[in-house]
Amino acid sequence: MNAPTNPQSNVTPNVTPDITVATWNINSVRLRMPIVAHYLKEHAPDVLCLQEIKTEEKFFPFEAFAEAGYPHVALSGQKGYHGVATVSRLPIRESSKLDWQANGEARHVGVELVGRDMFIENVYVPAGGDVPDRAVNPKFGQKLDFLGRMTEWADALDKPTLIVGDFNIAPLESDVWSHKQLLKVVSHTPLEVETLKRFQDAHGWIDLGREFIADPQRYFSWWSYRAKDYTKGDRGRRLDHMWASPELAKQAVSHSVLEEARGWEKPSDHIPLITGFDL
Amino acid sequence: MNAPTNPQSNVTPNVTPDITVATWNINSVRLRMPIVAHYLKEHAPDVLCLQEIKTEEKFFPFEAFAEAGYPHVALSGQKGYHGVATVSRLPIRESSKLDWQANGEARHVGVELVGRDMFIENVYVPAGGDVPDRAVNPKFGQKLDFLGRMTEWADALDKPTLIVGDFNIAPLESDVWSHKQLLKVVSHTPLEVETLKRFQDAHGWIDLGREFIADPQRYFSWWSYRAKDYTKGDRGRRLDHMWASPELAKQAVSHSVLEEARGWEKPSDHIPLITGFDL
DNA sequence: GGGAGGGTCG
DNA sequence: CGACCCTCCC
Repeated sequence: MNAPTNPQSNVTPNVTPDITVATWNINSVRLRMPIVAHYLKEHAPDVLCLQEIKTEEKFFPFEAFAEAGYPHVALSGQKGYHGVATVSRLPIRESSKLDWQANGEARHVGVELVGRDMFIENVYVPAGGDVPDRAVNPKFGQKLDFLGRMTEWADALDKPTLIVGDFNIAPLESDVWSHKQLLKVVSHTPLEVETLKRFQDAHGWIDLGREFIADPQRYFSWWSYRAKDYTKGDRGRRLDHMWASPELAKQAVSHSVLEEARGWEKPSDHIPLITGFDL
Repeated sequence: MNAPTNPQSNVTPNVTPDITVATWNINSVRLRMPIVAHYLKEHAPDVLCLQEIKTEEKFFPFEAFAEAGYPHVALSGQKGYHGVATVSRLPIRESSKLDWQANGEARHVGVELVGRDMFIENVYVPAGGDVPDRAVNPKFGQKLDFLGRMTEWADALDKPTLIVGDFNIAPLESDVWSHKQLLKVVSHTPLEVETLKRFQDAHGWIDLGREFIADPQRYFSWWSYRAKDYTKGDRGRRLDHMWASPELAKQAVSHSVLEEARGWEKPSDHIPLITGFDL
């Protein structure tokens, strides 16, 4: 990738990339449509990958996205939980819907950008429950197994790919507000971090966020709803990621994170990230 | 009672009564507090009787009422359903909480206006379910039995009393948008109307609403939530009532119904009624 | 349609 | 805390 114009900053460098791709765990797309429309209007990514849409496909707000200029949609939805959608201003072709848990949950959709040599994989990794021990908490085991299947998939991957979404893991110490206090908290345990590293190494994924906002700079993408004021104590974590194949990563020219979105009206607990590419 | 200045109108005649009393089925007092405060500010009844407060007593918004100038409260609440509250600018003394069904439901509270010879009974009659046949719908039987116990109570009554609230019965043909289409609909069946008439005759209650807005004039107090626009077709019913003892009724000088409240922000499906008295 | 409640999830 | 689900009630 090209060097960012200002490595200390998390705002988009003053470049106009060919293509911009954003990711946002939206925590109910129907409830959040007003702020999504606002985001699209203000930031106009070419492609937006949403997680936790929490709706069946038949209730997805296709019309609102079309009106906002995003007529192209690939989605995997289910009732009430999970669900991912990739919406685009540019033509996309759905390339895969993978069920890495083989349990029917809607946690992935892959698209190809038509006429561009780029695949975009939109994923929502399981949260993993409360206790970081698969013997007492099956959900934690499922999370690790999900990453294991993703790793097998990545190992066989041979196309220029961008994988984005809510990985539900903050791998670096600087990805959390307190490394020490979160070592035994699901999302930042050494076992999760190692498991994610194996996934990364399987394809040589480049962590674009940390290319532009280098460790050990503060970089968070999520703040819990359980604090009345999310800014109080700034107890954030970087759970959302944008990772690219090595060759594609070289074409990334900008990356930014929209922290103000956490303070919008009826916000998601996650904020949007965006990366620009010169293809 | 004194003749209304304009019997065709449902607006308050130009009099300043000694005392005004209002009734409103509020369908959750906590959710509706903003419009209740607005109503109190604009119409300033001395006493307001609320039904369907839908809260336990410990969660009743005493403070908001005190700030609005209504520090005196008598209430009977329960979790989730039913519940009545009488709030007042003037001192009141709780005189009774009657359980006419003997099932523990909070459907009545009676107060005495301190220093005035007037009792105000606030009641929420059971809705009665869907099918107007006690053999197949026990709730319909409970509604009739509730009115039966009220009739026994009224028969023994010997104080100047105003009974107000949601009776869940529209007795007259002009109390519903279509007499014919509602004859078999719970709230307007002949059996309910007869049962309510027996209650009325037991004490000689005067239907103050119909003294001021005489039959067959249109007079509704409720419109279902199940129409997107309640004004479309005007499918209303008069389910809420203010009935006075014969001698007290002679002191009623005004009565009006606030239809605009059905169109307020997050409205109740019922609207408030108000009666003025010269004691 | 729209209150309430309770349960589950994160 | 705030999404979702469901049932109950009007």
